[in-house]
Amino acid sequence: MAKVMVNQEIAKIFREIGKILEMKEVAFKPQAYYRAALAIESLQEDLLDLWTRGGKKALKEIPGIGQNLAEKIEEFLLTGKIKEHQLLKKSLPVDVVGLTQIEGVGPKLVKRLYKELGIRTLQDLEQAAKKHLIQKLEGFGPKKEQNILEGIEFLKKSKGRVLLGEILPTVQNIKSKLEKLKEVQAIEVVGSFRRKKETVGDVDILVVSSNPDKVMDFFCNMPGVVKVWGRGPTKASVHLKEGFDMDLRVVERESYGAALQYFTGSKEHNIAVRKIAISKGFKLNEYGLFKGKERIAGLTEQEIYQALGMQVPPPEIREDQGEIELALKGSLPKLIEIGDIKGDLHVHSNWDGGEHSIEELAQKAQDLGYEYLGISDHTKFLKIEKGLDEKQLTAQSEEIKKLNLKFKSRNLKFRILHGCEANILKTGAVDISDEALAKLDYVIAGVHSHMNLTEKEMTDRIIRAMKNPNVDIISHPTGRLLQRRDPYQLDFEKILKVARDTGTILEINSSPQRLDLPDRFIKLAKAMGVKMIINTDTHQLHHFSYMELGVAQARRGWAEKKKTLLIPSHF
DNA sequence: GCCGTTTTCGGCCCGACTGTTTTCAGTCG
Repeated sequence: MAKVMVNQEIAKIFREIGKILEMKEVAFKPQAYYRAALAIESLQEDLLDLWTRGGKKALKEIPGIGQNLAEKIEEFLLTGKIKEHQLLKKSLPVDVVGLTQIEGVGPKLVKRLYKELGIRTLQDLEQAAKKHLIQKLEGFGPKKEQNILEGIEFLKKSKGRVLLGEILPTVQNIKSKLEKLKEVQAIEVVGSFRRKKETVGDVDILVVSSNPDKVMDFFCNMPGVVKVWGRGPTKASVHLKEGFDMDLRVVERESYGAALQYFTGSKEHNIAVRKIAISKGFKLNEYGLFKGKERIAGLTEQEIYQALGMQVPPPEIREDQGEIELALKGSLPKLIEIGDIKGDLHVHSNWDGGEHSIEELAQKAQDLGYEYLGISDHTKFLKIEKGLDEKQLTAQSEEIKKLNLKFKSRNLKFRILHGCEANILKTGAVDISDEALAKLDYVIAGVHSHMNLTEKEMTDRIIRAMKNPNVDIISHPTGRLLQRRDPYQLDFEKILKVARDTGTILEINSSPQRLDLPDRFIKLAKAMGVKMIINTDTHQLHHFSYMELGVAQARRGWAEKKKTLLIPSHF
């Protein structure tokens, strides 16, 4: 992980340079810097490695990096800084990245605030706004000042993004309410929500309506709306009590597909698609695909991509990370779907202090149409979770046997598998005897302690666990907790190589706070032929529904049912 | 600053909304 940090640092600097250049009203360069920052962030390889291997020439192979930026990267790798960046910062010593996080504040505004009021930081701005200094500036007014204050509050409270899993129920609820209005002919949630990113900035809803005004009224007055940011004839924007923003857009029927395509994004995907449109003599916007003034597609997404000679990429992979080229060739992968899932192997019962009996969990699994359920309670090291020892595992095994006999006598095509989630101790040993593990149907092992080891220690620790012949699956492999904890320091490529060689399966943990593996690691694992499995880590019955998030996560990592994922069935 | 089956120069995605104006710049997605 430490390795990738260099890439993030350089990306951050490029982004800041872009912002400062925007403040200076330099044309086009900012976009070039932003594009380079994005490319560097999504790079699989460490820039230092790349440069060591191939020098500036290799750096220039990265799309968006030319002579000039390659030199700047080289300068950073050699000296730890970029001179031009420091000069720019000196000329405008302002926290432009922080300030522009506020809704409605961009680089131009930051520049004026600095020149006229000496504002450099978020704190400066908050104080100035509270003293009503902002509204006295020419071209500003009380509303702008109020919006800035509210924007700062929101920023403090939410840190910008919310977890997909946390807002999912609210969004689905609002969607179904809107759907029921007779004025609504079509509706879809778009943006990063439709692409199923693990965190979402704000939620965009798209609607076709016979009476936009009525729908806007309903939307802006829904219970749960605490602030209306703005409302026009085709767009309204509100802040919800759950702590995130929601935008509603109304479009004409004949533009619905174009709007779907446009507002689903990502921005990078759209830019690439629009360039294809231009190269074929079309113009693409949110209203349709046009040849001159004639609209030749727009009713459906399918129609638009088809007119461009492309397959429709699933929303989850619209990131301009290779899907464009494959869609043009007609060879997009067939991604895993929720219907492919036959069971769940990471589920905790009341044996380790969870909420539900094995029988209750089995019933729920059958209701979901699963063919199997794996019980994987914690083992003894995790005393706080009432981890099971060898003796308790044997007793649990008896109970599971009884239940399975019952299912068999009823001719059910369903079976409980007996596993556990053992702890990988600091040394890499697991906390329960090999004899006990060998008796189980399968074994998950995971790190639940000593998370701050060095990269080498942590990598060696997990590798040792993977080499244990009883260990089948590694749970939540990077250990990240979204918005709370960074991944462990890990040499992940090394982990992947050992996983491939030992046949160890890596878990895609569906828990909303984890979604671990991250998408780019899923893609990497797929490329290396490492097996993965999607589990929910269920502790309560409703957690089973997290499978939807796990599948979405897998799809964003391009996982296919065949080749990449382990989907056991018919035991 | 990048990039090239129109180009090594001259383009670079494009439209809506807000706040303040009274025709528009800035911001956003």
